[in-house]
Amino acid sequence: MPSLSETIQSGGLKGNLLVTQCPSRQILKDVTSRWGVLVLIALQTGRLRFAELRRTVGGVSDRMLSQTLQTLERDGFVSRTVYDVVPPHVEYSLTPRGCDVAELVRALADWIENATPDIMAGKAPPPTESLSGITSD
Amino acid sequence: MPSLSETIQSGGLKGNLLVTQCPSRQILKDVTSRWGVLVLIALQTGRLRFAELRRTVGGVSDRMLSQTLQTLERDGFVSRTVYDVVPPHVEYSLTPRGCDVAELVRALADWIENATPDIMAGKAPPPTESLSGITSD
DNA sequence: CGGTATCCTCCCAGATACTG
DNA sequence: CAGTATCTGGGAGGATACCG
Repeated sequence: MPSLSETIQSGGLKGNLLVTQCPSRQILKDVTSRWGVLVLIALQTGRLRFAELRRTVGGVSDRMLSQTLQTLERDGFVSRTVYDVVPPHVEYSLTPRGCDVAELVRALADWIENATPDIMAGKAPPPTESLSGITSD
Repeated sequence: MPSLSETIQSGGLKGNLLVTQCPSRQILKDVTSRWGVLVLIALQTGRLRFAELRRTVGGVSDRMLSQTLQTLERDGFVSRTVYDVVPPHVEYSLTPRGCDVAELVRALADWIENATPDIMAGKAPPPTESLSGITSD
């Protein structure tokens, strides 16, 4: 069997992420972070200011929003535009790269939102009917 | 403008996740968790035993793998099959629901793996824009 | 308004040890 | 082989205060 290192050498690998040292894991972490996902989705609607973003993404704190935005900006997903005016004005928007990844994140989020009712139903056995005597797990 | 509550009422919402109390956030968390993503991807290749899974997903500990599998099983993404034989034998596989979500996760992971070189290379490849009088960091 | 800095807390997750 | 139990450190993340 061609072991992992060989597989990697071959170039066509898809399992790189499964390797501990893979740098993609950090990007994955940034994108799938608690607030990263939600910020990407929020910014899909267009350019937003800091306060708008904070209001849009429910539950996020100033610190976490700032931190998340910095990370996403470093990764080239988000663009930060500062208008040098008396009342500070900053806008955040998705870069082309950000748009791409946001669509994939969005697809996942949409699927989950759609599936959540079913999933929750399964977790909390509804009083549907009698599973007499059957104990799964 | 229709505020958030109205948007939610309208039924066609896509921003439910942006609301703090949305139960989908928990599922999202389960799916996008550090090891959840990798386990889903690993199981796309087929049924795997505990030890195989541990070897496939680089860096995961027994505890984390077990915990992740339990969560994914509770959410109905993973199916656990126990063969009652002398040397214990347990196999994990994706449920239909798990296959669906795994494909989306995989799409995201693939995109990230592909984009990682660019991201790592220059943390600002596509110059966003330079508007006069605007200071973009 | 749009942040940063500091502090503090809690949970994630790793290491270790033990069990059926 | 396939886990679970326990302990513990570090990092995620909240609260507060302050600055341009």
